[in-house]
Amino acid sequence: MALRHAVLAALLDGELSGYQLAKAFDVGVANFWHALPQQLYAELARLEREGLVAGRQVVQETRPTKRLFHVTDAGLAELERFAAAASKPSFIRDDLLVKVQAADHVDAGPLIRQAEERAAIAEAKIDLFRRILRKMRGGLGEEEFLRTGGRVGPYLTCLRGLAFEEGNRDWCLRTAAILRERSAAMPGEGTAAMTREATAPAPRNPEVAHAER
Amino acid sequence: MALRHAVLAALLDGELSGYQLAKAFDVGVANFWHALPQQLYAELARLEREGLVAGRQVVQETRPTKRLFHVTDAGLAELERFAAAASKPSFIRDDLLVKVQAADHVDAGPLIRQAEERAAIAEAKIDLFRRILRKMRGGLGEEEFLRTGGRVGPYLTCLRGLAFEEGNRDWCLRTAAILRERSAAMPGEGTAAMTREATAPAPRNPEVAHAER
DNA sequence: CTTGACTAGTCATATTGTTGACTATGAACG
DNA sequence: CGTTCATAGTCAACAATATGACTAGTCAAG
Repeated sequence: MALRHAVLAALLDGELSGYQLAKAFDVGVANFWHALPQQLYAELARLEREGLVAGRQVVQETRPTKRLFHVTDAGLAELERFAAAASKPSFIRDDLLVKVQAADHVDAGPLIRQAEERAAIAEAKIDLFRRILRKMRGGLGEEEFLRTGGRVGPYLTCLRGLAFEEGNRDWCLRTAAILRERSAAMPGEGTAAMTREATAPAPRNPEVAHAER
Repeated sequence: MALRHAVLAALLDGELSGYQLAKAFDVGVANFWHALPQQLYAELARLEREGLVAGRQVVQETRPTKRLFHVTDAGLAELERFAAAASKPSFIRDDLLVKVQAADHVDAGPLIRQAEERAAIAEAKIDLFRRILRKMRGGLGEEEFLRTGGRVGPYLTCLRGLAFEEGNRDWCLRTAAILRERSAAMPGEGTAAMTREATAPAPRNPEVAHAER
């Protein structure tokens, strides 16, 4: 149940419409949570029913009418409660890692391409995050901003996003380089066998074993 | 639908029982995916029905009978297909980040405690990953192992896990230090106001606005 | 003068993931 | 002699996320 809190946290600095929220949560700029528009609209509706956010209609001349939401006192109290409760550990969950885990048994070509693609995406996010950070801290140096600036929360989460994407980029490039080097060194690899075993699933005596470990 | 592929990838180096799988996917050792036992048993059952894995009963004298699963040729083909398909981007999704995003509006005490706790957990995982990596590469140096060793897939994913946890630890410590310093500098902070605005939600003219941005 | 992109939002359904309880057996702790 | 721990697994219910389709208006380019 952290999406609701992520929404509350995102609404803390300034009112946003569902649509604006959706963009913030969708484009990788979501450095602390991710969600699709549908989820956000639904969550905003729930939050409003429970009185944790309130919306006000804004009629626009040129564009469709929108509703800007802000956090109520009850919403702030709920966030406070959430912040004091225990956090569940965070996990990595990544398609590409699953594929690389299987790298010794599948064709390396697509993996190399995907890793490099991913590195480029990470690079773009790194640039974006750096720009955002520069903007947030204004003229100040980072240390100074973190000591004396207002609203450091978003800055800190953006720093985490930056570090994450740097880690991503570095790992992707390293992985691509290694897989490339290896598939050049042993061209018959991939789904096929190396010098030793590979297709034989195991010593496989068909029934009954004991002495596990 | 990546859980099934994560299971297949995990079963590639050696047969495992559902129970063993569950432990591998549960304890942070799951550096490429995470899942609870129930999901894994269910997924194994599905995979077996579809012929992507096959199990064999192993009767043990001292412990309950178990079933060891291995990937079939069809399973390998499915993995191959998966590896060649596009990966969806990976997102950060972390309770603690949500809380830090709200750091300027909630009590910093619990955040500091949680960040330090998290740093300690990350440190433990770092140790674990380093041990696992050392074991995997045997006597070889890292570069040599990655060039010439067998099964580098698990090594690479473990490297990602290591880097992730290092990033986690560093960020948590930095965040804790900064929040600590700030709450020492301005003791009245948290849910309350700083010198400037904070409780006032916005300039808030009650109805109708135009010229957005 | 139509196609496509952007703003703004909704609905229904499917897939995934989480929680909690429950069955068994043997081993070790004290 | 009873409790707890570890292995090995299952079931049902629920919460959270994701997918896909759809409305409706504005603007700009081709």
